[in-house]
Amino acid sequence: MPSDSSTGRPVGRGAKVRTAVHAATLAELVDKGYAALTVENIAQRAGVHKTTVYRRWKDRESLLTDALAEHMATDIPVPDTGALETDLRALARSIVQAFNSPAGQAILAAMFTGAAHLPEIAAARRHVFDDRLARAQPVVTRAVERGQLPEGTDPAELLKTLAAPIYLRLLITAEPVDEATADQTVRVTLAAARAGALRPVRDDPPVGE
Amino acid sequence: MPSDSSTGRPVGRGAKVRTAVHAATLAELVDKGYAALTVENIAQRAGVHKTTVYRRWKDRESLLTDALAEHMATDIPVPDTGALETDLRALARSIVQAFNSPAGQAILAAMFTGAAHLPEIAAARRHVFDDRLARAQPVVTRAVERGQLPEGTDPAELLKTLAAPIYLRLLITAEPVDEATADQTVRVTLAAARAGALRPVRDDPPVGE
Amino acid sequence: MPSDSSTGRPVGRGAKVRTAVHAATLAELVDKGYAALTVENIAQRAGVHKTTVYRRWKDRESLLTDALAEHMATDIPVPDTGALETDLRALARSIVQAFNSPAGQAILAAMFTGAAHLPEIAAARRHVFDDRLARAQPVVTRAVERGQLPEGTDPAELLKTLAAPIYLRLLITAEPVDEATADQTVRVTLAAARAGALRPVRDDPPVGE
Amino acid sequence: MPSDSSTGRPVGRGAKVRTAVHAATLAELVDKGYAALTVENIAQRAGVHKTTVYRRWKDRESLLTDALAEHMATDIPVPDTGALETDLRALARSIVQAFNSPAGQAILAAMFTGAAHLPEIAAARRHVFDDRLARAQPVVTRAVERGQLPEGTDPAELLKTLAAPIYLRLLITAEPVDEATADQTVRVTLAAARAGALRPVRDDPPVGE
DNA sequence: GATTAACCGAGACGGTACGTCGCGTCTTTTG
DNA sequence: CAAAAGACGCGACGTACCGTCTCGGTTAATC
Repeated sequence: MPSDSSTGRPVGRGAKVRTAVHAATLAELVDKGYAALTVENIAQRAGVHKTTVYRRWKDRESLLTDALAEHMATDIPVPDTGALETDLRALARSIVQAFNSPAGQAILAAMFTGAAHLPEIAAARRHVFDDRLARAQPVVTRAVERGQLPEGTDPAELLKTLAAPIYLRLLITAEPVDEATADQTVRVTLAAARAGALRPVRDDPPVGE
Repeated sequence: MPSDSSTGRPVGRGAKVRTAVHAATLAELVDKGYAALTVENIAQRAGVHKTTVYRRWKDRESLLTDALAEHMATDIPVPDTGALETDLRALARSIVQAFNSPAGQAILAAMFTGAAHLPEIAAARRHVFDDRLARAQPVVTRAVERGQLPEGTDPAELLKTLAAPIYLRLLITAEPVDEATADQTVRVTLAAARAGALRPVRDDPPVGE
Repeated sequence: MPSDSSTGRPVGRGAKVRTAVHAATLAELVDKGYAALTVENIAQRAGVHKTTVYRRWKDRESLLTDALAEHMATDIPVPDTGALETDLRALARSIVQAFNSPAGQAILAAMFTGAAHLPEIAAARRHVFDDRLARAQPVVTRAVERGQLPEGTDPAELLKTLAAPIYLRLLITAEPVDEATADQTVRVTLAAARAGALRPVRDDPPVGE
Repeated sequence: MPSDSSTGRPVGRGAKVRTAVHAATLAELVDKGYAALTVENIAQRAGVHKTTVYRRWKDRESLLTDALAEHMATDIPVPDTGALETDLRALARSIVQAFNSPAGQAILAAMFTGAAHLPEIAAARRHVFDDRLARAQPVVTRAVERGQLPEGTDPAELLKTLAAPIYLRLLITAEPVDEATADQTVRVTLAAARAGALRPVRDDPPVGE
């Protein structure tokens, strides 16, 4: 007796189709890249007819957005090791790992380059990023409470400082990123934070002091 | 005696077409965005026939790549104020300014999102970035020589640390960037550099030396 | 249960399109001539989109071939009046009539001049001619049986002799052809046949035997 | 139409170009066929630039027409053996021979099918045919004078009757034509002529009586 | 257990843009 | 001055993929 866990009503095969098409979408994305993404190909790969896809998704873009959103919805646990440095290392490495698999590469390419021009993709991108940012903030606030960071350190600012160099390499310089990259950005971030450079900007706090 | 360095022969009109089409390409990009970029529209805007465009550029992509490359080839002077902090501020602000005009926005979108999947665009992106990086390195090396930064500070690493948060905001969080953003990233970078966090990573260099 | 003999499945609309495009093709041919035959125009005239035409026919040429073949497939009844002369007259006149309407002129031009360089058109041309030839042969064989023609008269040869002067005028001298022309070629053919000139060529059959 | 062998003035290389292009045109016609006839190809084959061709000929069509006309201008001698039958045989065979070489085939195709839709080609075709017809008429008139043919036999009619079956085979049935074909059409024509079937049509001269 | 409504497979279609080919014109440079 | 060289406007070609639209035929929940 097929049934959908959420609505419970007359679903049945609907969920199966949805899953299959999502999977096929990501698979095609990984295999052939964003540019060669075709509704017809996706449908065929999912063992489904093109019209069926259009019955459920308005657009190729909607489909892609949906598939990526579903994929990104996996929870990444926020570390809590007690020590700021190891927490940050864990965070930085989780970013690196997320994009180091072939699939991760393809998704990166799709979300940040290929389909980036789509408003929904942009929104999803921002949303995912903001969400992770919000969930990781305790790592910083705990450290402040522990006295490991200066009072007033801005958690969001710190976490962006942490993540920024990794994304720079992923999206622009196309250098390989690995754990050493992650560790290096931790060093920088920690140094800056400890020096109080990540407190909200006040009017000209003299730096060399 | 007009002469074209590439083809060598009968220029004059050829160069004019090239310029007009480049301008039209960027104009269309700014007006309508990457997704709505059409060879026919570009040609029409340039007062030129479609086939003429195809005579000079293999592809819509080639054309775009070429136009963007040409556009990015403008030399941005490397500051040399004598003080590291003001130099870095100038550098950071130049990035911010480059992408804060409507045109800059469009070009950013094209280079980093819309057309990012094209190998040539990716290459151009890397090339432009690397080039600026290389030309800005003296800012850092001079500072090291002046004793304003620790011996062994890695110029490229420092400059990436400087640029990364700006690009993060431009490409991912879509926060507005302004001069305050630029100044903030300077603060962070300086703090990290002064703390020695931007020297090449060695295996745990013993402190007492 | 509508069904198409060729594709077999979901016809109805398909057949309508096919008919409309065929008609439009011939109409354009008649109106503007072979040289000005455009797929886009044909499609528009048929109330159909260009791509739809290309979905069913590989080529402009395939379309034309097909349309002409369909058009020529109309059965022309073979006369059987009992008298050879009237039979031949009917045959000759049917050729004349077939090409004396404006439409006939256009089709003639297309089949024998404009599109004649296409192998399929050539084949169709031959096929149509051969077919008519074959179906008309009884006219001759009956006459032989009746004793109205010498034993051994070659039907194909006779019919070609009948048709040839008409086609010569249609295709080369561009003289007008009318019923008088038809009647004249009948006279010639009959005279030759009765004189035994349309028996297979043997090596000099001695007369007195 | 800058200069002509008739005006004789500042010709020089002009004539050479004209010849070379004519030759190249026919060569291309023979090699690749009418459909693949390109001004650029012809020019290249003639060792001449495209614009030079257009300087001398208005059109691709003009060029082709001109080249064919020049080619067809070769005088074919009208036979005069004293006997009608041998004269006709010679005439018929000369037609067969003219189109039995590969070059003849190509020219046939161009004049009668490929380019037949061009008014000038059509005119040239008619002209050439009429010209030959006119020049061959003495063969018939002499025979009438000699009493070898009935008084009043129409020379043009007779000669068309002679030629028609050959052209039918060349242009429609695509049967091979050879000397036997020529001889056969002579037999038919002679038989008809001797039976008086090639006198101008009067009102119903009873045939078989 | 039959009915019926939702969904799916199949495939043609209108439509937009692509990139290509050949024509005939024009301008500039060379001999 | 004519020819070489080559870009250009132009019109049509044939292709790819988009998203839409019937049609039948299943399938599964409801009466």
